[in-house]
Amino acid sequence: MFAEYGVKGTTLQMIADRLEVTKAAVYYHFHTKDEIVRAVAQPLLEDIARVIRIADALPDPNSRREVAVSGFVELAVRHRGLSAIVQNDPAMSTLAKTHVELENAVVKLITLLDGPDADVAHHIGTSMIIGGVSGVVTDARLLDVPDELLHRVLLDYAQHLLNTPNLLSAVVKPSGSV
Amino acid sequence: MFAEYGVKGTTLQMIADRLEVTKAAVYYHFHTKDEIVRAVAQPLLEDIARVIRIADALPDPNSRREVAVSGFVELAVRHRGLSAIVQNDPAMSTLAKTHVELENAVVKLITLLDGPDADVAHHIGTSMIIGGVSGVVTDARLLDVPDELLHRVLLDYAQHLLNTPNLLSAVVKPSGSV
DNA sequence: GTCTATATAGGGATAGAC
DNA sequence: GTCTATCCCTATATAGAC
Repeated sequence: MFAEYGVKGTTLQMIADRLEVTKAAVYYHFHTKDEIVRAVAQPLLEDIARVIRIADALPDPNSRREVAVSGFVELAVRHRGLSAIVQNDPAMSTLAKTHVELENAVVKLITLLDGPDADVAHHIGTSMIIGGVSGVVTDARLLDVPDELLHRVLLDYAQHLLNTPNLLSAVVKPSGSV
Repeated sequence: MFAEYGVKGTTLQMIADRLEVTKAAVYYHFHTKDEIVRAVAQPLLEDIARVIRIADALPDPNSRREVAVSGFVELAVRHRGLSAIVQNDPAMSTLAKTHVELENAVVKLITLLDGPDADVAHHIGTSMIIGGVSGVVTDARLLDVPDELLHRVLLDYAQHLLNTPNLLSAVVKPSGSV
């Protein structure tokens, strides 16, 4: 429901109705709406933390990046709709301000995706991958595309974008600057 | 403000405060909040319509697709923050249900981006481009990247994604089915 | 064209019975 | 653990004076 209507657009009444209980019943389990948002987002955040842990354990910076990309695609597909919330919903940014661990996890993941010695060109590439993958994974038209197929295609795309740094550098840097 | 806080998260009070007038003054110019949203989105929608018109005038289907992609990148960069609203804000989907011309324009643009004889593979590619471009264009980290640079890099990326249909077909179709 | 004041509805959250 | 009932606040929107 958060993915479909947005966090703000999803009222406790709607949640209660969907569960066929009253608002008060919902409030027995969660004391605030924020708690519900965090509970919903938690599995994704845990997976992000897992990917970061795995990537960080690697000695080679470039391997770290590859693992991060692969891991990101994997968790985006696994959580489908959820990715868009964390990525796009303004309520999530608000939540990130008061919950540092959330903010840190996302920043860390982005840093890994940027790779070592990242310049503006890499930032754009990373942003393209994150936005593209999030977009695909939550596209209503692609709801019935099997996870496994989506995963393979996205991984291929992402790696494809990664493996063309020349393209980026050539465009970003003035000719002659190497 | 819609881009930063979401449509639902932006109250008329916030808008009035920003304009340094009262809520009632805002209501003199716009009778409903929806009207404001539509007024804000209109320049982008007009540009979408323009791109569709230009593309539709071309005889060759593949040229239509190229123009659509190029036009999409162009308008995404020109409107920056706005793209994300139209693309991601749930309030926009709600608005699209009651305003057919909006829905139609978006569907038409997506169809052009898909290209002729589009299969699932093309749909994923289109989705990746739309999501990726929208993501880049609204990335807070990239706010100070000049429009012109962003435009060139994104166009390069998008065309790059378009020109690798073999990659997609190879993954999607079982080997041997050509 | 902008203001003050207010109507009306809905949303988050709590109290207390069962 | 769930309910009814209610509080408080905020949001959209309107009325009517200036």
